[in-house]
Amino acid sequence: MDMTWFEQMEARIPRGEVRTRFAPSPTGYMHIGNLRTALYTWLIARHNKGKFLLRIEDTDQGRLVEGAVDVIYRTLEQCGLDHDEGPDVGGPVGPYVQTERRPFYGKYAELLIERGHAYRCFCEKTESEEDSGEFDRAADPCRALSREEADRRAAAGEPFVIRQRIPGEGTTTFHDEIFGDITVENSTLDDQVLMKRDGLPTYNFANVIDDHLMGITHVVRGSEYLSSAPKYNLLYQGFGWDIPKYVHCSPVMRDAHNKMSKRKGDPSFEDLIAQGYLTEAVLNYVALLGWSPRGEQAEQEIFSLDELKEAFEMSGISKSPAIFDIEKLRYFNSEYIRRMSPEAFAKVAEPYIRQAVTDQRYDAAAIASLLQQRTEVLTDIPEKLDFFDTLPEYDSELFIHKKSKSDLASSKEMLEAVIGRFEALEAWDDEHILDVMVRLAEEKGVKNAKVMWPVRIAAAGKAVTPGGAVEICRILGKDETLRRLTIGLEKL
RNA sequence: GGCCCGUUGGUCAAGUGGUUAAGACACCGCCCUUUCACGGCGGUAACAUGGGUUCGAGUCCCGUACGGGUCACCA
Repeated sequence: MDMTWFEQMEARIPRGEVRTRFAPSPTGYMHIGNLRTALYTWLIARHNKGKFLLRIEDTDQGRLVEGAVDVIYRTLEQCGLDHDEGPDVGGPVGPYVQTERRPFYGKYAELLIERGHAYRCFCEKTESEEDSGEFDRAADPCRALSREEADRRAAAGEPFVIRQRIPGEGTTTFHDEIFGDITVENSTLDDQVLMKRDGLPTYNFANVIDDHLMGITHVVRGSEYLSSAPKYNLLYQGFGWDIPKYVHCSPVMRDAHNKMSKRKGDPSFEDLIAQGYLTEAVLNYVALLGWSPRGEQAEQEIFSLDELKEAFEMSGISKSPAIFDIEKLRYFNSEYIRRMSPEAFAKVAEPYIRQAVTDQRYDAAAIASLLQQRTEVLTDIPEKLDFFDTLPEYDSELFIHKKSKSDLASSKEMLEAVIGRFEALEAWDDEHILDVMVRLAEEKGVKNAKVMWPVRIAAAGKAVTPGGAVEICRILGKDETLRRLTIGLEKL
């Protein structure tokens, strides 16, 4: 029972399994880039039958957003990215909220000082070394201070930060799963601050401590951290800890020069959902933005989350940035819509249908079945259906259509005939409605289109409709159809 | 500016020394058709650039250009 505190911390760490973590800052929404990182991180864990943890990085107290953590929970759940450990579900290496881990960091910083890999620096905040272009590490007098001297000044209450002591010479090499081995001169690395004057750790330090103490085996993050990776390595080495595998992902771009950015009006995940995209489609598209399957599946594009879990290899992650293409997302979305069961589609489409079709006589499920093959994004639905509630004003010009060989005279003739036969019709279903028109065409010796074109125009009052004359008449019902055909006839 | 990284059609991308350089989106054309779609068929379009190495280079090496990242007591 005389384990040191450090030994106890080590003893909690699970070994022998892949462990990854998603560590977002609660900003109140989910960036597409973040979502992709979360997805890749989750996939690495699941592909390797490992654990996926959620850690909240909330050290930026100034920017606390109400309910922001809930957005993270909700989004992950909605996407099916379940976590094994986290603030809400607990786990062996908690706490999982960074502000609650505050006491840990100072102890490890002290440990690092003892080992000679860090030192106290009493200098005032460095203001403008960017002018010099190159900082001069040797110029920092605190780096050369003796331990005794530094301890004495600290004890005397002099404020200080703790800096990492980077070796003056030599090189540091680290390995990244995507980029391979990268070597840098130690002389190009700065003695970065580990503990701030206020006693809080910097992000870079907290990450190393937390990732180690949580047993993270694969550190997945954006490529903006690539250049600080050597310093991370030196830190791990300074502690004598195993170095995790690094997986640096290139950013998701809005164009060739800029990252996706909420500020510049690019959509977040929840924006896309609000714009009528399906969660699964977004996830599928985002997975392929910067990753591609190898071998057998090199040509597969549609992946369920389970299939991704199976197919996901880190080696397929791309080194270069990828531009987010909303057109291709639309394609994925339409593909997912078409693959849904009619019932499932009717369910997601109904709210959008009812935005345009408030008349309850018209069956939403019937309308949905017309829509399913021609909808790319759910928000496109209402405008396609505007003619149901009220017949639009339209010009008789609409009856003229070359391909159907329709003109004003023929339309008049067809409508007159159809109205009479529809009135006599007992059953009002596709079969009978179609039969009337096909037979009429036969009798007149004309193509079906010549009959159907004016019927559809009169029924809908617009040239482009979801579904043809038969379906539209059926859904409108006999009375309404006859009323509209009569109005059409009066225009001729 | 120093350091690091990247560069295959408009976009996502396959490709790991020998291919007619895949596939998808978008675009164009044709077919199908009761409009629009769906679907089918076909088409336009790419290895940033200059040098090497090699019998042979998109693939390996060096330079150049262009782009990105980083150089905070922010994350």
